[in-house]
Amino acid sequence: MTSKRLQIIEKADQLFYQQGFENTSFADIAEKVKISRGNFYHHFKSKNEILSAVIEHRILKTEKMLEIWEYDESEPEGRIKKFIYILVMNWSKIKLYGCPVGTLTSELAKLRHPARKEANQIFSLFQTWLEKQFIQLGNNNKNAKKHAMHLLARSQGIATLANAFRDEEFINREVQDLISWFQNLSQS
Amino acid sequence: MTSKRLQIIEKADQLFYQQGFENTSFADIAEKVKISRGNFYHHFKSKNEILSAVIEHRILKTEKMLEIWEYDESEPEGRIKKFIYILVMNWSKIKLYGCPVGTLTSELAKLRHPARKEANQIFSLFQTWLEKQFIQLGNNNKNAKKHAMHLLARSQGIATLANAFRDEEFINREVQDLISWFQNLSQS
DNA sequence: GTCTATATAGAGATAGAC
DNA sequence: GTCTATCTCTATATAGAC
Repeated sequence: MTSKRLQIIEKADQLFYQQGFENTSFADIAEKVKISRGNFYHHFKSKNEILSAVIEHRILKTEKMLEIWEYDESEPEGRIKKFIYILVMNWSKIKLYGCPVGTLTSELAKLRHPARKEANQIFSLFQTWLEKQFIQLGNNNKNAKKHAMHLLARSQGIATLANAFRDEEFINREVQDLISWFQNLSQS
Repeated sequence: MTSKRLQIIEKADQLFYQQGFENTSFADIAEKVKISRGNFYHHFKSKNEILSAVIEHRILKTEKMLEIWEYDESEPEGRIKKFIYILVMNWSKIKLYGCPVGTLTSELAKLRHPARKEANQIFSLFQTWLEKQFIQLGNNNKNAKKHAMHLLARSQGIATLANAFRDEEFINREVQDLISWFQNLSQS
């Protein structure tokens, strides 16, 4: 992978998140990467190919991040809390653009875009990883999946409302509430 | 308001929900309403005017629906449960297109669209209405708002994940969980 | 590998006949 | 009030020179 190709992917990734996939044109990306529109097609055959590359790139970034979380936190408690706190860590971006995973999958679902299944894989990555942590906490497979899905859903909802209302107090309160939920789970 | 104008609004409303605002063209709407593209501009000056009309229409529909809920259910308990159960009632649409409120506000936020504030009003309608119900249940203003926002966020998250995973068992389980949360609230 | 020039399609929007 | 014809702009995509 040449450096130019990676630059295109990273700028496209950012723009798809900030402006939406459909709303982002080659001209937008070209301007950021400082190449001409025509030169694009040397690297990618179509806009959909860029989207696929962006999704693949997000999958790889997510896998790496989850690995680092496992490395940084030796216990599943700390790992799950790290997940919960991304809402607070990424507050400034979330209030402007929502959750990168949720908003992309929603957009691609409406477009009935062929890449929507790839995009859903990012959700599945988080789900599987959280599930694993809940299993390590002593839950059986079924409950672990249930808790993972619940936590994902709560995070998505918080991100959507944080984006609409831009209320920082709300996000902090909901994150605390999630932490309480999680600690009550562990005790029972 | 002529019948044609209302027809345009209702078909546009439906298409914006199913395909997204930006992804829906005049040609798409014209085909559904069975008028020519040119004839549009007799009724609306621009696409943004259609969007504004659609949002206004959604606001009116929502207000009516909330009034009916208040009429049908004499107690706030039943009204809040009615809100929770829309997830189940609208399951077949939600799995395909997500929540009409959340997905529109997310899209308009990314587009930095001038109408995004109007769209957020639909969220506010639900929030204010839920808040009122929680106050009637004996909560103070602050807690009522907190519970209303929490409930909205939970619903949004459930809709987003239902759309991505299309898992009916998940949505039923989460709705039951919301009902339990609500009943525990009332008891305390 | 990068560029300019261009093809092609579709969008929103306008003009004017009926 | 509805139509056809058309304008203009912008998007994706291609061709071919350097």
